Amino acid sequence: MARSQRVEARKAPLQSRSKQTVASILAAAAQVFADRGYANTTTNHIAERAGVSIGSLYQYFPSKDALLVALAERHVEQAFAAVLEEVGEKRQAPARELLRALVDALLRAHQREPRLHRVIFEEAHLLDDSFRRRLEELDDRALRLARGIIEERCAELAIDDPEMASFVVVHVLEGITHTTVIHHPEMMRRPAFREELIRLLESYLLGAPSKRDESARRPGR
Amino acid sequence: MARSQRVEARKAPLQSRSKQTVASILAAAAQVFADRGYANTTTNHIAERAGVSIGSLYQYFPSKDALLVALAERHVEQAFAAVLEEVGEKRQAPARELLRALVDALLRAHQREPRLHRVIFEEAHLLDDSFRRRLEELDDRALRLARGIIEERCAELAIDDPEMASFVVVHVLEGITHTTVIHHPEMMRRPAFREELIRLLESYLLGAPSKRDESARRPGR
DNA sequence: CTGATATATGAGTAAATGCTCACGTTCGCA
DNA sequence: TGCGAACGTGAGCATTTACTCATATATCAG
Repeated sequence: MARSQRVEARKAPLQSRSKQTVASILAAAAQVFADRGYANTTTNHIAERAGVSIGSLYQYFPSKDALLVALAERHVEQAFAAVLEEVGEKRQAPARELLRALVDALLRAHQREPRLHRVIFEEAHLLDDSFRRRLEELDDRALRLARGIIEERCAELAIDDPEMASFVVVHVLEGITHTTVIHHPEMMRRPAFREELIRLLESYLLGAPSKRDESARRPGR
Repeated sequence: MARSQRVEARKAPLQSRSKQTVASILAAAAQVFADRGYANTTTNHIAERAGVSIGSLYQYFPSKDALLVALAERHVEQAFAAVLEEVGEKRQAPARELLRALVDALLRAHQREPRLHRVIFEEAHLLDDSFRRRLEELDDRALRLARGIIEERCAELAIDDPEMASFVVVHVLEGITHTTVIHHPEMMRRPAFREELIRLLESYLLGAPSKRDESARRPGR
């Protein structure tokens, strides 16, 4: 009925022994969740795989939810940071290059732990509010970042509503990436897929199609 | 641990009395699932809302899953049929018109029962295999339909890989529609959103941007 | 009217599993 | 060497809830 409320760690590991325990538990949780899905995973199972007792597990993670939240937080934080860094580096680069870096970083981030990623987002709706709010916050930051970039470059873009355009760009990328990771993981590895996403956004944002080998015809701006 | 296996109706309603009972149960289930989410809904709750006893519910639906599957089947069947019909009607129309009809139909289909839609797709991964296979089958049909249309018109399109293009079109639409229904439902009602999706696909497929009022400048190809 | 069948009831049960807690062990430190 | 705190243990409890079944009532055919 009610979702479990406790999500913060109950106790912080101080000695190196317990740090190792916590690390084992997290690693085991990542494996078991990815292997069996959230519903089919029991906390006893995770403890067993980690080689610790169920009691130790509950000393550091007050609930089953907390385990997935901890993994999820780490996962999305890493992914977002990776994308931010790539985009930051190319912030001043030509639009095509920036776009390419963005798509690249996104696809790479989603390829790191695809099975865990799947579980996290399949169960995201039943994780605690604070995590859901964190996701929304990241979404907002992504939207503002996209909007900022689009506004900076509105002269060279075929866009007249930056708010709408950033919504479309962010959620098209997010949406197709999730769907593809979860339902067509083999597609993630195909370079042609990456190229096609870039082409999609290029033609939308720049207004000019970049049919193969035409990219030299009208370089930059 | 194990997912419940029984999903087919246990008994078919014969008399009109029981048909009414089944209808009440389905209506109540749709309401309660939409209101409280899957996990927070109990079968007793549904029976109560339907005004029937829990025993009656289990006479026609062998499990809680079966209820959501029944609703989900009806929902996706209706939505897919609606889109198919619209697209079928415009199959010979100009590409722009066809595209517009497609996006329109999709958005309309997703606006019918957005809260139920959300629950269905949040829980889809834990519904029984036969339903998941049904979803995959619909996905396949959508892909083949898109590919067929793209191949028919490849002369007027800026596409050289119809398989990849149909993948991108289908899953971009699916992805952003789901994300938007679930996380930004207010956006679904904004006409500008629909227009922007059409613009996105137009520039991708037709290669020519249709900035406002420029559509007459460079008609066709 | 009368048996047969379909339908309705809801208190109770069974099973699953997240989690506790009383007790044992190891570590840091003086 | 000893003490207190951190850490580890796992049998079993408490709770939740999907689901059953013995019993009662309604419908219908003949």
